[in-house]
Amino acid sequence: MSIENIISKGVSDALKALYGVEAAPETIIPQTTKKEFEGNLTVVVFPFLKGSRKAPEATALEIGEWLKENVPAIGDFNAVKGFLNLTIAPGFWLSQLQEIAADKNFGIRKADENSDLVMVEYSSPNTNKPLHLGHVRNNLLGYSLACILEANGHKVVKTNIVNDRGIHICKSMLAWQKWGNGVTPETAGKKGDHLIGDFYVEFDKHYKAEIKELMERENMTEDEAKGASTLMAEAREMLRKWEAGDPEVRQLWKKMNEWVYAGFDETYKRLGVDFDKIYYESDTYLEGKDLVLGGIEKGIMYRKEDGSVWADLTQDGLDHKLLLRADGTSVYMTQDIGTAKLRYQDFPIDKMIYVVGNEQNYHFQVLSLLLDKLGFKWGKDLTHFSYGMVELPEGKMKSREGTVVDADDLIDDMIKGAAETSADRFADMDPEEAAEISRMVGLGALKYFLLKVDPRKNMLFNPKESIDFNGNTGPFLQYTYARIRSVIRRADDFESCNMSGALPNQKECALIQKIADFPNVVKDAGTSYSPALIANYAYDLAKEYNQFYHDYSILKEENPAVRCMRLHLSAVVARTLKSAVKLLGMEMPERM
RNA sequence: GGUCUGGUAGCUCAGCUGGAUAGAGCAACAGCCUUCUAAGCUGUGGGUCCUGGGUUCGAAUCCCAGCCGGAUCACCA
Repeated sequence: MSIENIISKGVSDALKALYGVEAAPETIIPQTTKKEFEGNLTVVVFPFLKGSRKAPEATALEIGEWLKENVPAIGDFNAVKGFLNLTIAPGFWLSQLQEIAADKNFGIRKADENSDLVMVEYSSPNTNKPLHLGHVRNNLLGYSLACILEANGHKVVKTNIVNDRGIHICKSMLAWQKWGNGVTPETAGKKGDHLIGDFYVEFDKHYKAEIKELMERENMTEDEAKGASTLMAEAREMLRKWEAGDPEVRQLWKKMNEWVYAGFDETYKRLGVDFDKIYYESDTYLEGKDLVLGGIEKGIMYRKEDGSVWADLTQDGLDHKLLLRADGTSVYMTQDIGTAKLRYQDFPIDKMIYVVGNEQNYHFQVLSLLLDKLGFKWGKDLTHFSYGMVELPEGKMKSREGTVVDADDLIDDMIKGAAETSADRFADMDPEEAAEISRMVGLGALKYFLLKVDPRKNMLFNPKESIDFNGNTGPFLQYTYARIRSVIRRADDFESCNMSGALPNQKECALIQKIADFPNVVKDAGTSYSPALIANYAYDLAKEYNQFYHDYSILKEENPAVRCMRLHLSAVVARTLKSAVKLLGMEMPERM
């Protein structure tokens, strides 16, 4: 039983014994004592005053006295106003430490047959440009979320829906045809996704020039010019051909998409994210139609005179939503409905989570409603894991204005930065190992940076200041880990030593308390879908350990039991940090 | 305009299921390596928790109103 539960139950019993008051243990939630006060856990007694009919402090003292008499884990107590501060007996903490040390999967639950199946969709790139920092946030959040859910005992399927068709793809294709001169990733010496991205930009450049010319020469308004653009007309024609299955267009499309996928795969691999199943919109975009048409019969959708199909959501406080155009073609929403259908055929999904930016909040509100109406059991409470944008000091990233932070460049920079800051220590190290450590540290800094902030909030990235390696950062956690591992390596009696009889001091008790809290944090992160909780916990733990490390000697401690206890305490901190950080997709180097 | 969302130190962020004197990091300044890795540790300065009301023994946290920012309300995805 956790110490919180012991206290909750104890206080509940105390209230009954002292005042004849019934209070369910679940309603009594002890909190960690503020560091200005003595104690480990604090119970606020204000809610009990009605039952005790005594002043706050007197009530606290009475309950404290009762607990000390009747609950062995309680070592001591003090009362400040209405706050009952409980000091847990060091012996209890020692046994906690021993338990945790023996539990290889501490804090991590495993799925079984009865676990529900959660599908997490994330990444969802377009195939017309390379991944940028915004995608990186998405990828890391999605991957981390999947890890956290797994650690909470869910079965998880990670999925990716690739947006591989549409006018934006045709723009890149057209530009490549016109101005590419047959260039390939090989001949250009460039990653395929970057090459395609260049042509997307190229299209936009020519298109803008055309619009400008039309406006000046023909004296058109901007809208008129856009309508008259031959480039855009060609792109649309290409899309039409694509939809008609034109072999030439399809072949070009296939070839260019292959280039992009090869590029994406490389980036995914470097980021350390993966998927169990990848869906392509080119396969799914026709799927939603049947369901939508079926919805007309069920009275969920209706058809306008021009033939377009709509859903009336005014009852639900929303608007009318288009689902099929007058010419019968699908829109984004229709595709998402189709994808949902396919997924449900492929997997017995209990719960669906979409990791998509908060700019699409409305879309998912509508999608949830529609799926529910169409009879998907997880439609109503699908989760849109809505995360905020990554902004630059100048504001939003805009691919058209070239202000995007490219994912590959950023990863390169981070690794290079890590290598530079560690150059001295790596002097007499095997270059391969040094490179591997730089990779872990550089990526660790990046991942932690993006995951430590509340996912829902917009966040700022300043390229000029880049990402720090000191302070509240990923490398700080990795460093703490590496330092502990180094100590353990030097202790040849680590496995055989005996810690019984050692009584942890105040600092050590606080550390054990912090470690013991890890399972709660994993649980909270799972229910609130927040990798940030894990990140912040890991930071607090590392911070607290570093203070301990600074103040006390481990290997030179003369009392063998205490020395052993400190070794294992350190080892457990290291392991817990590693487990925590693994849920963020970070790796821990054994030395750095 | 409707809906959603945010506003905490110079900057970046925690804290928000109500609890004690609101915390970290960065930046600035001052210290600590013949001692287990100084990517560390310690200290100093820095706050009308956007504003005003309300609920409460108690509000950064909950409610209402307002101010400011962002997103969205597409026959784009």
